[in-house]
Amino acid sequence: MVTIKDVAREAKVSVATVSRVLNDSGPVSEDTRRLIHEVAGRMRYVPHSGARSLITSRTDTIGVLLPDLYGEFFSEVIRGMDETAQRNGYHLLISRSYADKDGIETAMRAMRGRVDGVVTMSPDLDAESFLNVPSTIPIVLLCSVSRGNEVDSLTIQNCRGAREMVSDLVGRGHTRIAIIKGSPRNYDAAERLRGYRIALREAGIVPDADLEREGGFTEMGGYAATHELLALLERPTAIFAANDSMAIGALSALRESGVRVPDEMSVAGFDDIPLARFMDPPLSSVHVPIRELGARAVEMLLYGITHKNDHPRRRERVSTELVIRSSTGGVPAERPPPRTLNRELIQT
Amino acid sequence: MVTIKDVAREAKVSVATVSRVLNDSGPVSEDTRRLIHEVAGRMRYVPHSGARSLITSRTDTIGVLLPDLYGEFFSEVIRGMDETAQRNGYHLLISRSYADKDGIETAMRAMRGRVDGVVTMSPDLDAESFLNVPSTIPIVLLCSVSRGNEVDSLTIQNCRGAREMVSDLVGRGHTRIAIIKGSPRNYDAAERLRGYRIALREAGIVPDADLEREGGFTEMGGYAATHELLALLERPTAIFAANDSMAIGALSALRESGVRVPDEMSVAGFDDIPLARFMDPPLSSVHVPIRELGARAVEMLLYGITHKNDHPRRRERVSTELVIRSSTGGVPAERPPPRTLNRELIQT
DNA sequence: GCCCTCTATGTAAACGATTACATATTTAAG
DNA sequence: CTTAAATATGTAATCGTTTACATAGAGGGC
Repeated sequence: MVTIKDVAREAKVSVATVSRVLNDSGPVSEDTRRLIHEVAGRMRYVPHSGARSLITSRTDTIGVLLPDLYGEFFSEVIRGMDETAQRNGYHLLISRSYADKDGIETAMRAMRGRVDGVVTMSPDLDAESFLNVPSTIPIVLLCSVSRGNEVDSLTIQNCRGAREMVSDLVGRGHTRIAIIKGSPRNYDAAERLRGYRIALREAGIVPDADLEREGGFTEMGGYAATHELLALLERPTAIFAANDSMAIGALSALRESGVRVPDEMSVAGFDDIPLARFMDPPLSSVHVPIRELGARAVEMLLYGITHKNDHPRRRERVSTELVIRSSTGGVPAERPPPRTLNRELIQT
Repeated sequence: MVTIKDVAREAKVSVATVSRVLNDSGPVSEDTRRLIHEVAGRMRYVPHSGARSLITSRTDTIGVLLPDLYGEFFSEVIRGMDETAQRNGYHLLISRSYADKDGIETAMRAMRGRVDGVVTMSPDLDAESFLNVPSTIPIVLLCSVSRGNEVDSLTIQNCRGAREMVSDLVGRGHTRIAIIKGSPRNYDAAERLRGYRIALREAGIVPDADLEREGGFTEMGGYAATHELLALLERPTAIFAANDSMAIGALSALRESGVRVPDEMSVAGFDDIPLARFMDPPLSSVHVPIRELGARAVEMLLYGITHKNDHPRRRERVSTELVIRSSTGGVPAERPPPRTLNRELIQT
């Protein structure tokens, strides 16, 4: 491998001069500058990043810690991060970790010394105690609970978004609105559930535990939860899924059971992944600017890095937007006769 | 930051001994070993990876170069890579790049010195000349054309998979089978198209240029292409989309036009992303083990790394599997009357 | 007691960059 | 013409590891 010494020898200058040219630091005559650029290019010289980071104690790399994250959300968030990172001359070191405290701690250790800062996405509520602790290295918490003022954090307007969607359903006349929740230990899931409940309360509707089902943020989970809801004596007239994957699973289950959407059942999701508009029917959802979420997280981290982690901590929230397509509609005109029938049958 | 010297001082030994303990190299008495582990742990010592890589000339990092890749394919492939990398003590440095020659070259340069090897996914056919060149650093080409024997490569059994799917459609009686292609400059797309044509030829069906539409691998592209196909005088009875995203777009377009699937039109995709089974109707597709694809690519790369890139090059191919769900069926019983009608109308 | 072989440990030289400081050269000011 | 300031370049210390080599003590066989 060709080193800075080789370049210096070839150009008949000292290594210091080469370094100055390549980093634009200190004064160098125009002639030598050109010469060195030419030689370095010809020899395909690339500085050894390890050596550089040893002396400068910077790595030009930012770490990204992600939980087991599926589907489009994952790719979009990374895309946003990579764009911003690259634009600022940074690389992305990505690592999946278990969502729990230990997993994050291990992954964090493995990254120490390799990165200038870390964006951590650990929606697991149990990790809170560990996360909200001051760190020597800049950290941005993404979509994670953060109560203290020790760490920068960026979250989605989960609660407000959910509340708006559910209120919209209420506005269409629905009163029996079910939710397919995510894991109770998941931050986003918890916030979306909170928004759902607030909206109901605002409308004077008493929450019904039967209408709150868990779907684990997967299509399969949404599918199963929907079948449970359909088996209820008093079916809901609308289903709010805490993310689009579960909403898609719900649509699939409803179709299977011959329940028409939105005529007999409204369905809404959360995230507004690109696919949402291509569902049958096109899915109403709460739009989240996923890519910007990633981009902004990196921006915040870079700010922390350039200020040597000695800056007032920020807590930001990206806003969501209601997107009504055709999967949500009014409440079914007449109460479906089978319901009473069922009840009688069972009570017999 | 605490260095190896600090640990040595604290444990009252030399840095060499500390290094030996931490790397399990050379003989150390059991007592000192325990002592040093205890001290290092207590002081939260983490070796400086830059310094280490300077002397060992290894980085324990592998680079991943990806084109603008959307959706679930992206996340799954990365997941597979990360799993295998972590299991072998490696990190993942991920970078998106433009698919063209220049983009890859730039990204490759930026990674040099930071990684021990690179997995490059550059399906762009134009990049071939650049890619199939011997490199000092181990490289695995993923889903990219590779003609020479200079580089390891791993691809999907595109042609065979496509051929099987189209043959299956033929077996169901279809003769007018359309394809929604990807970009003509994309390797996977080209191979799938080839498989489609081979299957037709095998069945004695003459290819019809009207039935080959381009969809750019996106939902929107599939949607648009399908509308074009529906506008044809002689509609196809089946559509084979070169990936699932386009198939989903196709389903959406068909629904919009009131064409029932599979009664009036069969639709098949490629990739078998997790979502496919939740479509309406559940999508027949060619299953690709995406995660394994990523895992295997990393395995091949690690082999190259441990053998100092001095090993016989391999060209591997992961096999696909036909998954028939309910979006593909027999050919419509009677020729739909409107078709003749249309023709007469226009010929008038 | 002598010599050889092990085992345990320490010393110091790399690795490839950056940069403070020193030095040489040029330019400008008086 | 002298001298100060500015410019261009070189020298060498430094960053935190690993590791070849040196050293020292402990056993063992004779």
